[in-house]
Amino acid sequence: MSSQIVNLKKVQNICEQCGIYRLCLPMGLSSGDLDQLDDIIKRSRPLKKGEYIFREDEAFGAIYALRSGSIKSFILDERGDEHVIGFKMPGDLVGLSGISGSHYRNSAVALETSSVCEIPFTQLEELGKEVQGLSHHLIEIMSKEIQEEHQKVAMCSKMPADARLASVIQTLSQRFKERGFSASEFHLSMSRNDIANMLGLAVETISRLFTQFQEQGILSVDRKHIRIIDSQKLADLIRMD
Amino acid sequence: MSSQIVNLKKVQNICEQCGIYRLCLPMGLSSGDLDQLDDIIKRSRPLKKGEYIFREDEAFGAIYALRSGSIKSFILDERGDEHVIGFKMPGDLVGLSGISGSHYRNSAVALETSSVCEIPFTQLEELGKEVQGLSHHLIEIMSKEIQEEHQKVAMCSKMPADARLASVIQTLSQRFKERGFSASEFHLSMSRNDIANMLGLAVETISRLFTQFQEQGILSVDRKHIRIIDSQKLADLIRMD
DNA sequence: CGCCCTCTTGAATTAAGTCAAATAATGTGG
DNA sequence: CCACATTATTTGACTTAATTCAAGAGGGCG
Repeated sequence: MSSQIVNLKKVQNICEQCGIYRLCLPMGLSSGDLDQLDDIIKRSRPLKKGEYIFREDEAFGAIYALRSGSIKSFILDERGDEHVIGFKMPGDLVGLSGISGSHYRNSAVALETSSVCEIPFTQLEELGKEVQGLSHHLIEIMSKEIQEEHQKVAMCSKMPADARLASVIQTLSQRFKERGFSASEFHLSMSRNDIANMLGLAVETISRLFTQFQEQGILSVDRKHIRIIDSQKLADLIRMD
Repeated sequence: MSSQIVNLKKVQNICEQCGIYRLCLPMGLSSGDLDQLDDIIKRSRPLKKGEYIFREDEAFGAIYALRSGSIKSFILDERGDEHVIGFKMPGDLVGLSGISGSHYRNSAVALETSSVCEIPFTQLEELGKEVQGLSHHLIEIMSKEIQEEHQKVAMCSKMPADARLASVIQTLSQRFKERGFSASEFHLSMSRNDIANMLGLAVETISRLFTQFQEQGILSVDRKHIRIIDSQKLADLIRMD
C-alpha cells in the first residue's frame, strides 16, 4: 500500500515530524541530510518527572535534544547543594558542557513527563564531516548558549529581586511564544524553590514577589499557572531601578 | 644562508613560537596543520590600554586569541551601564558569542598593553573541513566556556561577598599558574570597580574585603599586587558558610 | 482521608548598599 | 619635571533590601 510507504518515509524523518525541529539541531538541514541525522538519533521512552537524563560526573557520551516536556539543569557544590543553571524547553540541547572533559558537568532532570532525543556525540561529529552545515550549526547553538549565559551572569548579579523574577517570567514567555504557545499564559513546570535557587534568592522572596506582582496588576498567579496581565510593567521592572 | 631558511620557517609557525599556544586554538594540531592555521591568522600591532578589540553590535567577522596582556569582556544594558562578564588571559579566545547572529554580543577592551591574533571566522570554518580536529577543538573550547559560565552563574548568585571575591582570586591564581606564572603572587590588571561589577557587589565592599583578607592573613595586598599568604583559608572561604 | 511537601505570610535580623568624605594614584599640559 | 585636575581606592556612618526564623495554609498523592 502506498500509505505504508509514506509512513515508512515519515518514520525515517522523525525530525521533520517534530514540531520544534526548527529550533533544534536539524535546523537548516536539507531533507536528505535530515535522514542521516535521524539515523544516529535515538529516541527513548518518555521520562517521568524526577528522572535524570544524565548526572554530573557521569561519562559523557551524547548530547540530548528535548522533544517535549521540560528539564532542569543544575550543578552540585562541595556540600552537595544544588545550584540551578536553567530550565530547558523543547528544541533545546542539554549536555553541551560535557563535551570538554569526558564527563557531564551538570545534571539534567525532567520536571514533568518529557521525551528526549539522544544524539551520540562521536557519531554527530563524524556526520559533521559529511553533512554541510551541521558542525557550523552546532557551533552556532553553542555560541548562543554562551551569549545567554553571559546575559544571565550580568542579570543575576546586579538586578534587584523583582527585576530578576520579572526577567525570568519574560524570558519564559518569549520561549513559549517561539514554540508556538501563548506568550501571555503558561504553566511553570519548576517549583518556586527552583526559581529562587537559580536567581540566588530565598523561596520566601519569590513567593512575596509573586503576590506583589499580582497586587500590582502585572501578573495573575494561580499556583503554577501564570498569566501576564501587563507586559509593559513587567518590562519596565527589568529596565528600571 | 640556512639561518634565513630557518627564520622563514619560524615566521610561518608563529603559533609554535607562542608561549601559550597549548592553551589556545592550535592545541593538538600537527606542525603541518599549524602552518595552515598560521596562514589565516592575522597578528595586529599591540593594543594600548583602553583600546577595543571589538564592540557590542559591531558586525562579527573574527574571533580573537589573546596573545599577551589582558582583556575585559562586558555587555551594556539598556541604560548604557556596563556589566563585566569576565577577564581574559593569554591563550583565551574572545568573541565566541558573536558567532550566533552576525554581530558581537559583547565588547572586549584591553586592560593593559595587549596583543591579539585575529582569526577570521569564515576562513576558520573552511579550514575546519580540511584540518582534522580543528572544529572539534573549537567545539571543546566553547563547551568549556559554557561550563565556566555555568560555574559563574552558580557562584555569583548564591555566595556571600567574601566567598565571591575569594573565588575570583583563586581562579586568577589558577589561570596564572596554567600560564607558567606564579600562582601565589600576581598583578591585577583590572580595577576594583571591574571586579565589583563582575561580582554584582559595590566597589566599597571589594575594598573592605581586601582590607579584611589582609587583616586575616589570607592575602597581602599592595595596590594591584596580590600575594596569597594562606591559600587554605582562601579555599575555606569559598566552601564555607 | 490524611500526611507531606510546597507555598505563603509575618516579624526580626543582617549582609551589603548608599552616601559622604578623605587619601592615594594617575595622567596632562605647560 | 612639576602643579593641577581627574580618577581610583579606602574608610566610616547610616540605610535598606533581602534573608532567616517561625508558623500557618493549601494541594496533591498514596
